[in-house]
Amino acid sequence: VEVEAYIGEDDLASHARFGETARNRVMFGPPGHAYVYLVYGMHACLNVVTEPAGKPAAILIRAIEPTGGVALMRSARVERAATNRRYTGPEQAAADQARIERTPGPRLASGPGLVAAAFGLDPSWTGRDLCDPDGDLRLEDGPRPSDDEVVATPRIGIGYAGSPWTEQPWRFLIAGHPSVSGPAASRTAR
DNA sequence: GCAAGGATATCG
DNA sequence: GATATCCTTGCA
Repeated sequence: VEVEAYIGEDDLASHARFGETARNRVMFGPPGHAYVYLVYGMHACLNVVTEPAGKPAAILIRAIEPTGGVALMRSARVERAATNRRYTGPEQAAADQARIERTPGPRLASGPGLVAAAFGLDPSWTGRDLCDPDGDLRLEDGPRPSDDEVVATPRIGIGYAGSPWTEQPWRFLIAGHPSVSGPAASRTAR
């Protein structure tokens, strides 16, 4: 329900801006493969490579609507919280678990780090073929939102890129959808 | 409003 | 080999 586009080496917001490196290599390969990287030391982000080999481009999956497996996502969130957080004590772990158990189903993967956490993904998933119908993680056809439901905004967290990249309206989301990222007030705007 | 956390890219 | 930075989250 929410994605961002990162288009080519010229896009100074993209990991491809430094050219091909060990981390971003998969972006330079064929489309339909996963690129999962770590940000801020603890959050994984899932991207899908989108352009033919040689042109590094990908979309970042910023939020998904859970349509099944909600209990699994919840337990994966608890597990990820436990590995990411440095606990001051067991009561901290219990608090995290309680918070996640209170989280409404539609909000379980309502942010890029949360998508990876809910699916149990980490950077080792990089390179997976998301078009393999037998794969553990795969893209499938689904209902397509009508164009008038979709809003475009600038991308999040890329201030370092500078103009014009910070202004490009390359974040796309379903306006007002309960599963998109951000606080409630910002989610209803359109 | 900001700390946590570790990999990464870029310097010395 | 050291360090500033990062496509974030959840707390104070």
